[in-house]
Amino acid sequence: MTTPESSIPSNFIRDIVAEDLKSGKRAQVVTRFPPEPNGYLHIGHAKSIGLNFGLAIEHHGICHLRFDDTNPETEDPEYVQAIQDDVRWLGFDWHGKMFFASDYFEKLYQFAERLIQKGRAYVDSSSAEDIRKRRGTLTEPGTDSPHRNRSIEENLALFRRMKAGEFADGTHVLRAKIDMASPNINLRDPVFYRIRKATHYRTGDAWCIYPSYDYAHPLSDALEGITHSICTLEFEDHRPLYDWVVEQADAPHRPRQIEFARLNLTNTVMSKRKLLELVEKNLVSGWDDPRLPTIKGLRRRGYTPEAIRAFCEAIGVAKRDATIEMAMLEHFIREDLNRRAARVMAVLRPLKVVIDNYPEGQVEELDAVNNPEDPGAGTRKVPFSRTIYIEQDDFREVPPPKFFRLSPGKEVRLRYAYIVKCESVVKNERGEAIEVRCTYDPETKSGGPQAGRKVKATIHWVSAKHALDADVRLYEPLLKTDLSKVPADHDWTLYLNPHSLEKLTGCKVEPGLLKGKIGDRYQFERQGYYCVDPDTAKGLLTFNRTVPLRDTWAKIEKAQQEG
RNA sequence: UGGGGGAUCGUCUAGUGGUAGGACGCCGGUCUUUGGAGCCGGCUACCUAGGUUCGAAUCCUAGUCCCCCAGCCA
Repeated sequence: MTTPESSIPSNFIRDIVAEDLKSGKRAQVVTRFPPEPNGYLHIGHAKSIGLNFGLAIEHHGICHLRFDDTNPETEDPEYVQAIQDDVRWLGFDWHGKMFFASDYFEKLYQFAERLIQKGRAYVDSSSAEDIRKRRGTLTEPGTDSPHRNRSIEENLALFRRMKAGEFADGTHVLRAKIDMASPNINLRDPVFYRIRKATHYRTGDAWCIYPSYDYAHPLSDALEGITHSICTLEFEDHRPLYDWVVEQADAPHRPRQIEFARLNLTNTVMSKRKLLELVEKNLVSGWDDPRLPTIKGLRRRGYTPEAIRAFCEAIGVAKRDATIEMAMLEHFIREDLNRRAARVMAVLRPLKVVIDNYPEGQVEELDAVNNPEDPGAGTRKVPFSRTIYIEQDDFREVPPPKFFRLSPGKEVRLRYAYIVKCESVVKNERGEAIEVRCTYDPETKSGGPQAGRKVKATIHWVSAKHALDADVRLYEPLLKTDLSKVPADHDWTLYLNPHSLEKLTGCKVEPGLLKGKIGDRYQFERQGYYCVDPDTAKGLLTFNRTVPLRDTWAKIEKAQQEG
């Protein structure tokens, strides 16, 4: 599946980049994907990764992977590793250009001294509380700090002592000297350095002062020669500050910041805070819980990188806030898996069927097509015998209108096998069907003389004595509502869908699945796409439902119920 | 309220003065040994009100609504 570059829809950022190249403003394209290693990547990041790496690929440039690790208190090497894995799994290559903001700490420090020397930064010894009070409000200007006019010498001395570890956390900060009355709050002398006597996962205890995002990010970009620094909308009013930092620090290079709208999906959560909350409160099984929109979750769920990339291209890039329907994501995984997933028969909720006129003890090996979309995938043998399992849903003692499957006196085709007719139903004391008695027509075997006889439905089945037991996990949306409609003071976890995970046991699958390896993806015919879960290693074949097949009957049934 | 952004089918997204297009979704048909896939057809969209113009989603004016910003987080 190679999508020609030209078929990817254009967007305003691609246009800007192309124009910068055409006008000669830029000689090449250097972008970057700058995650903070304090959480796992999710599909929203995939959109950004696709954009940044895609731009680089399109123009034969390069996209750096840079860890924005300027906050020692939240970052962890576990995340650094996971992020690299995910970016690679998505199919992107940073060609050795992996960087860390923490590697720039010394240079960043030198730039800060320069700022002080130029009179553009000062040490403020106010408390965090006082700084907040003097910042003003959205409608009122802030007021100058009493330390704002310290001499350059005093600032430099103080800053050096901050660095030397002479002061306690929170006692001093380095601030830009811009304009406390600016209508843009980000320009009211933003904090560039704070004291944090914390051990950084990479620099250890070498530093006790750490740069803030607003200071470190533009300079990291400049240091790396980034041409287009792409970020999300909430940084739009940081752009004047970004430009200020690059200019005042006399940085060797001027990147251009461009903002786009982040991805939102219906019925799920995308914020790091909420994802972390789900994991920490054990509301999900971990970062790779298949219900999560994390890359690791989607991967375990059975999503392919190709489908995720195709989705990210299809949704486009713009500046308006947007929430994409989950159905869109599901479309792309179905489209991909339809082409590549091998078909197998699996009965999730088994109902025993005995074919009375089929010889006891006889077993036939029937030919089954592995993938009708891919003739090269070949065929396989599937065992058939007198006792089989079919899906409970495929039998109704009292069939509703338009129900074409098995019911007393009616015929259906067993896929790749025979046409069978329901003769009687065996029920338990509660009146539930526990077994169905059928007869078969030997002439109707696939490939046989009456194979062409038309019946209204074909259902899947597995031979009882050959079937393998399996667990199957079905997933539904994580959330019942869209959180945008939930008041901020409500506990959002109350809106979690209690049925987001359904575990089925005692499922019966065809014997060929014994060779299924963890991660293998299949289409369970007539049902959906499933993949082998890592828990299979514990001894029992376990599947995750990636996405169900589109189901016309379910719609008919729903419509009938709604009258 | 100050500042920064944004409003086009149900949901995304094109279009930048000349027939409002595409994708998802939905509805119908066709085909089918997957009620899958495919194929064919259809679906009350330019935030509002004025204005400029032969002609406006695009330009102008005035509104309305939505999002972001008052961390020593990113």
